[in-house]
Amino acid sequence: MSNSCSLITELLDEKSSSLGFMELLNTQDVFGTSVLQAGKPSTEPSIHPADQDLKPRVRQPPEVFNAPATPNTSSISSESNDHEQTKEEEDGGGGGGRVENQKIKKMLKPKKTSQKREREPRFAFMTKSQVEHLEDGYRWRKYGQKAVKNSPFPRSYYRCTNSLCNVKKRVERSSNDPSIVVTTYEGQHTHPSPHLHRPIAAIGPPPPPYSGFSPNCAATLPSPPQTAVPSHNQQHFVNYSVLLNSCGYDIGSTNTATQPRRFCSKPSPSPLLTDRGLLEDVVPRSVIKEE
DNA sequence: CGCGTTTGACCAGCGC
DNA sequence: GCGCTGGTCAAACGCG
Repeated sequence: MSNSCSLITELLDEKSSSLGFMELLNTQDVFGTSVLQAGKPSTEPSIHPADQDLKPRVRQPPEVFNAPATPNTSSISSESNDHEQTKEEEDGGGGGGRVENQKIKKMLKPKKTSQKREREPRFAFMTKSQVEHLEDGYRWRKYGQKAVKNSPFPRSYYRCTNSLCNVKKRVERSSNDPSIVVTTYEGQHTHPSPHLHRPIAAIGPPPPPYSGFSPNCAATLPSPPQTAVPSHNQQHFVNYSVLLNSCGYDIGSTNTATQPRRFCSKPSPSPLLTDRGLLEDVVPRSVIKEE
């Protein structure tokens, strides 16, 4: 329904701006969505209120936010470039007695407080959706929730369920516009999307590269650029999300990966979805037939 | 039983 | 130094 999502992301490090992502932006331009320029000062007034939660913590310059294009398809993104040196290093073998273990470790091995906690590149998306946790093809496990200052809505913290993947994401609603969900991804997946192991990936022609991104897909990409994950896979899923989205279904929930999915009972009359081929491209035919 | 969520506590960084 | 806030941990709990 109100799921007009959009993505805008930017790469703060202009030099490292990956083509794919920039192309994404360009693609958006194609369908009327203004492309936000990277590097805009975060003081941009048009930034959605939700950014307030993102902005304040601008500890490092790299964090920049874009102004939303439209109220409906606004999105932002941010990124901090440096690679994080998380506490992962305390591999030691975290067995039981974690609390004590941690304390002991901290005492014995004080954190490198000297160096600021560096983070993975972050990408924020503002999505107009009724569901907070947008399906993006990966499985997430919620590991925390915090009340957000100046916002009645809590912020949820998710982590990729893949133990080898350190991608995280935060999900929160805009305090001013509850219909807008701000999703911030941090890090990059080091594995393919679980969904893509399903037959779905084998259906339809191979998806085009980023450059050939389907217009009606580019507007919704609740996932940051992938490095290890084949981009076409991501796109594939994006299509999927868009379709569901356009069909008027929630495009995801916390457990969408494990919960039964719903599909359009009938091919949506939506102009964006008249292309049945595209639908088949991302939705298993068997599923479609079922309906 | 395995997996995911909830929730309170804890910690680190930042601003005053 | 202190308080605030964001971020994370992990035990408890719920669900299929």
